[in-house]
Order: sequence, then C-alpha cells, then structure tokens
Amino acid sequence: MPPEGKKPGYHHGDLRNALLAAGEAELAQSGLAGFSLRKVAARAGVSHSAPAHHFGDLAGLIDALAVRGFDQLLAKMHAREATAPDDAGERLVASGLGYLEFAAAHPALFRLVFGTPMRANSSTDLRAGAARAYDHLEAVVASLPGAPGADDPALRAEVLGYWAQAHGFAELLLSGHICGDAGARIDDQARETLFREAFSRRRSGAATR
Amino acid sequence: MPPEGKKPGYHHGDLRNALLAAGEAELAQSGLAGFSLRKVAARAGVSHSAPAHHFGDLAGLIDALAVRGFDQLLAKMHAREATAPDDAGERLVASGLGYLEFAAAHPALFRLVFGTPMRANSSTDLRAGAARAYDHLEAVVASLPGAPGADDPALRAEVLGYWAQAHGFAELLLSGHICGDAGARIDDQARETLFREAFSRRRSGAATR
DNA sequence: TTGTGATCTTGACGCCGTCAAGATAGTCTT
DNA sequence: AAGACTATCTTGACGGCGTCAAGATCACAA
Repeated sequence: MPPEGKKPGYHHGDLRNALLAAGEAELAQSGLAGFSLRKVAARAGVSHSAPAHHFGDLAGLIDALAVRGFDQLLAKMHAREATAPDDAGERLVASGLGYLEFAAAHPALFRLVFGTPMRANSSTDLRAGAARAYDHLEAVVASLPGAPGADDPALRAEVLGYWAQAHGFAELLLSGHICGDAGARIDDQARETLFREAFSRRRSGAATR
Repeated sequence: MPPEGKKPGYHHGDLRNALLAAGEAELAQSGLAGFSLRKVAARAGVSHSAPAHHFGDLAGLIDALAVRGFDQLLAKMHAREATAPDDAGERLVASGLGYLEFAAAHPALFRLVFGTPMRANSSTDLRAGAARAYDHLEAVVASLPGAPGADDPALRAEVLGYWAQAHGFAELLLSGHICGDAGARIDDQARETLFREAFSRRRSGAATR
C-alpha cells in the first residue's frame, strides 16, 4: 500500500485523501449547489461508487470535509492572530478577521462546515473540531482584561457573543447582504475596515474613533 | 379564474399560491435537504412539471419562497417589538429576539432565505424584501440614544454589527453550536436569556448585571 | 500456494430537474 | 355565436443523481 506516488492500478492506494482533495477542489470550483459524489469520484479518477467504501454515503463525505474545514478555519484564525500586536483585544479582532478571511476564501466549504446541523449523530471528529475552535476562541476571550473567570457562566455568553458577531458577519457577506456601493462584491480591504468598525463598536458601546 | 374556493378541474385557479404554501409545508416537514420540485407539486396535487409555468425552474420557486420568508421574518420582528416597552434599546433587543424566534420556528425556511446568495440576478422582489428588513433595522438602530446620524457612514457599521450579531446567533443555533447542557436542543427560554446576555454585553462593553 | 478480506468496478433502481409535445380551458375577436 | 388565441396543466422522455448488489482485482498472511 504505497502512501506516496501515483499508481494507476486497480487499487488507488490513498483514495480517501484523494477524494477529500477532489471534494475541496470541486467545492472551490463549482460551489456547493451542484456538489455530487459522482463528480468528486470522477475528479479523483475512480468509479462513481468508489467513495462509498471510504465514507459510506454522501453525508459521510460531507462530514469528513467539514472536519478538515474546521481545522482550516482554525488555522486561518491562528495565522491572523500571529500577525497581530501583543494585545488581547487586537488578538480577538485578528481572530475574527481570520474567520472572515476563511469564509471569503472558501465560501462553499464554509457553508458546508456549518450547513449540516451538529447533532448527536455527527461524527466525533467533527464535534472535536468544533470544540477545538470554540476552546481557542474562549481562550482568547478569557485573556481580555476584565473578562469573566473560567468558571463564570457569563464567559459562555461572552464567547458566544463574539462568535456570533464574526459568524453572522461572514454569513451575511456570503449571502450578499454586505456588499460594495454598487452592489458589487466587497473589497478585501473594505471588508476588514467595516468589520473592525462594527466590532470595535461592540466593545465600546459608543463611537470609538 | 376563481381566486377563492377549490375547483379540482384541469386548471387549478390559484396554483401559484398553492405551490408556495405547499413549499412552505414541505420545508417545515422535511427540511431543506430533500426539498424537491416534484414533492411540492405532488403536495399541491398537480403534475410534476406544473410549477415550471409559474416559477420557471427550481431556483424560481426558491426565490419566491425567499421573498415570502423575508416578509415573515420582518413580521416576526415587528410582532416582538410590539410587546416591548417603549424604549429604543428594548425595541432593538426585541427585534433581535423576533429574528431568533423566526429562525427557530422555521429553520429550513430561514436557511433557504439566506442560502441563495443575493446577487445581481436575484429577483427585484427579493432585493426589495431584503431592503425592507434592513431599513427597518436601521430605523430601530437610529432611534438609539447617541446613534450616528442618518448621513453618517458609521450608522451602516452599527446596523450591520447588530444584524450580524442576531444573524450569527441564529445560524449558530441552527447549526447546533449553541445547545443545552447535554448537547440537546436549547430551550426557548434559555435561548432568550442567553441572547439577552450576549446582546446586552455588546452595548455595555463590560458586565451588565 | 492458497485463501481471505479490503478495495474498486459494473450495472441497476428509483428520484430528481428540465424540456418538448399535447390536452384542456378561459378569453378575446369578429 | 363561433372561431382563434393564449394561458394553464399533463404526459413522456432524457441525463444526472445517490445508493445498493454483485463481481473483479489486488495485497497479504497462513
């Protein structure tokens, strides 16, 4: 079983990862609307029912893609925070900007990640990925000056408030409800400044600048 | 053409509205996943391609359902505000609670409304519905003490901030990322208190209670 | 060498959206 | 009143879809 190199034989060798990569490529190129198992299989160069042996059904593939999507989302947040000055508030803003950056760069994957409701039947991997993202955000929020303690239930409301702020902004962006002057797609720079403004107003309650 | 009463003849008489009602019923019962033109047509008691004459294709039906969904969403906000005390802040909170109430009561319709990106090819009806909702929220925000003036560009950031807050909360709720203690669906009462807490923290910047 | 199980293909089924063609009914013209 | 026209709805067909069952191929171990 060669985990590297390409052997175009009957057995693929690393089909699971190849299908995940093909799925992300398909999402990036054609979006979430016409997403199909058969297209992903064709893109990976295998028959239409080969994915079933690795993911069970379509929901299984989507679940696996969502797990990877969550990790990529968290990675974007980390990467953005690394460029921020050493300040808790700035780190929180950078985290939200990373969130938006991911949503704008991979809109279909972002919608896929949050599309399937996280229920009890979700895979443990997916729940773990979501928990990792939440825990990270909680850590950032808890480092804010004057933040509730780790055992204070108010911390949860604070974390959810920030998460909802960034998530709602991302969703409205992808829905086209936040757009430029002529209804065109908003610029990256304009998106950042707009989010910064709305976000800073959140913490100050009144005008900041 | 009888706009009222039911005539089970060859011509339906009010098929367009019947299909819209059937579509909402189908969404409420089976969700957005397996939503299909044929099921809606069958529910309305017509052939599988009858909807084409009223909506063109599936996207047309979805668009029309989204228009009605926007109106229902706005109606929920209005209804909630009517029960609030005569205070600008309370009215804003009530507006958000109405937003959440609609999302929780009609999750599939809510996702349908914000699922299709609002682009230039969207129907003018849909864009008008979105504009009505935005304008209403803007009016509520503008009535806040110390709010930016109508011509101040900061007003847009303020409105989008509040909208994103409520919208993100609703989306996270439907995604199952805001749940009860044991991961179960959150109670209506718990949802309200949690949103109130997170929302009030938005305006005060620090602990409120 | 001989299984033995994992991996992948082939073929079929029903459901889907969409299109073309025909049937029906209301309306408009003369 | 009669015919023509148009809107409305049905029927049938097509390819694409997810899924299942059965068979083909390969790696590996006994």
